[in-house]
Amino acid sequence: MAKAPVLTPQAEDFPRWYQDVLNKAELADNGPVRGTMVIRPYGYGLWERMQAEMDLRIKACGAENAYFPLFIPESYLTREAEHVEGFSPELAVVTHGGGKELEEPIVVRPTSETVIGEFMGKWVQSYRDLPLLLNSWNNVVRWELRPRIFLRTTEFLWQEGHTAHATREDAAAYASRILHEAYADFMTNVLAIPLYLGIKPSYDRFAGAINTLACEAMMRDGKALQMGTSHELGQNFARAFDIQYLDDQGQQQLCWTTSWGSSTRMVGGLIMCHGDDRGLRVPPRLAHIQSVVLCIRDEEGAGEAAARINEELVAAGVRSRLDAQVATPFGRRSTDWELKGVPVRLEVGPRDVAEGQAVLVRRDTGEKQPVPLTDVVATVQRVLAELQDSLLAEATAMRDERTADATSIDEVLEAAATGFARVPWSVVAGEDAAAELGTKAVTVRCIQRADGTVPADEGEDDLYAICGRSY
RNA sequence: CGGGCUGUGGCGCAGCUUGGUUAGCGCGCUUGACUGGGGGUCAAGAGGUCGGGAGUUCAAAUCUCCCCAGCCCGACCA
Repeated sequence: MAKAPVLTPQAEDFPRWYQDVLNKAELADNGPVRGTMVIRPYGYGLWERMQAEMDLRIKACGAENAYFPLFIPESYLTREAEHVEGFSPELAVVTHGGGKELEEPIVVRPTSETVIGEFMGKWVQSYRDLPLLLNSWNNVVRWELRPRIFLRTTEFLWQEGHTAHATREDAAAYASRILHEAYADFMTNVLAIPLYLGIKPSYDRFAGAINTLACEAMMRDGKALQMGTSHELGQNFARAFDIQYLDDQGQQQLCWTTSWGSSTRMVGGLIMCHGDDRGLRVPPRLAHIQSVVLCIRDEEGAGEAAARINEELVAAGVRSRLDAQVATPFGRRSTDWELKGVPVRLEVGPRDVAEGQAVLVRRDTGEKQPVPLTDVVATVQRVLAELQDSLLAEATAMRDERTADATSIDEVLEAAATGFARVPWSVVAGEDAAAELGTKAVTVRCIQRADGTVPADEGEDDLYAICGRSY
């Protein structure tokens, strides 16, 4: 019985391969409107876990969840000049409501700085109200020219955080705290995706920001994906929305605000970073199904043994599921679970029951090992922990191997053809250099210090730019 | 908006260059039997305005013209 090749994640086929994983692993379909997306239950399970883990970290940073409207008066957007300019080409605008043309068009939020700014202005009166730390899980619409499922959909699901602070230093520290303690921690330790952290070049900031911090990850084809951003908005939005406070000297002061976001794009990043030619590989800490107990045939006590093993795993806190669909051939079921990336599979058949064991299969390596029935729970827990670490180690090794040091624009272009280039910032600073890199679709992904930490601004000495092609 | 490409059963494709009986293949689907430790096997079936329109011809999936839709690359971007 020959095994058919399932997927081939080679560079030139990468978009196709990505789409195949999405389809075959039952993650998402394209929506009815171009650029929209339907997330299937399995894909949503992954997203829910991402949301839960991210939400924990955001709350640990002190922010609280709130809810704001989908509709924004067009006039709000126009209050911050750079913000409108940046977003107006991609707005969806509602011109009619209740069967009548509206006096003022309403935009569907592309992001919520403006509405939230409006309410922060009402809520903040005194220095005692600061910092005001808000987060919102919602969906936003940006009419992008080239949508791509999970990575850049017209409508997308994300969290956006918005905070107001008394001083520039507080705001900057908080934007950085979110980048490190929420985003980088989650992406590195849960998604097992290693990151380059840094600031964006000034010409590539969020519309209306005075500084943009970013997490950049490398996908298996060597291209970059921006996994999350955190912005210092200075006093731009505070001025536009009158977010002021009375300080302890009785003086009116303008607040300093931040905003930060991460989206369902992370699901795309997960696929493109950890996927292999058998489908998705989900890191155990993320997986909503960490192990599946696959009953091969319901004979000679195998069905009962499989159910019992599953119960033991669940009781021990493992997110485990029983697959007793014995009417479906074994090969089909094992392949399906592999496509979906379930980290550990336990095969239980009559032969195993006779020998008092189960066969444990690791998704990352495909390695199979017999495990005594008495030892299943402990072994699964150990393997899950190992697998989490080895996915991160593998992704980190790939990224490092494909990140080359460069000293000139030519060297950057050469390195970026297959991965990233790390080059002194002075070599690629400025828009002229950016234009030259752009001829080969290469961009500065982020700017960091020599030791990889995040600089305060691009004027510091001894900075390096991470350059690459991106999604 | 530029540059390329593709439209053929539910899905993926071949056939088109060089027009020729009844348009094929894989997957999926239906029924039955056998199976079952890696997308099983065998048998029997269902399923098609060949994107649309016009033209050339004895004859068009195939050639010509027009239209429509979608995809990819670039510009925009979480």
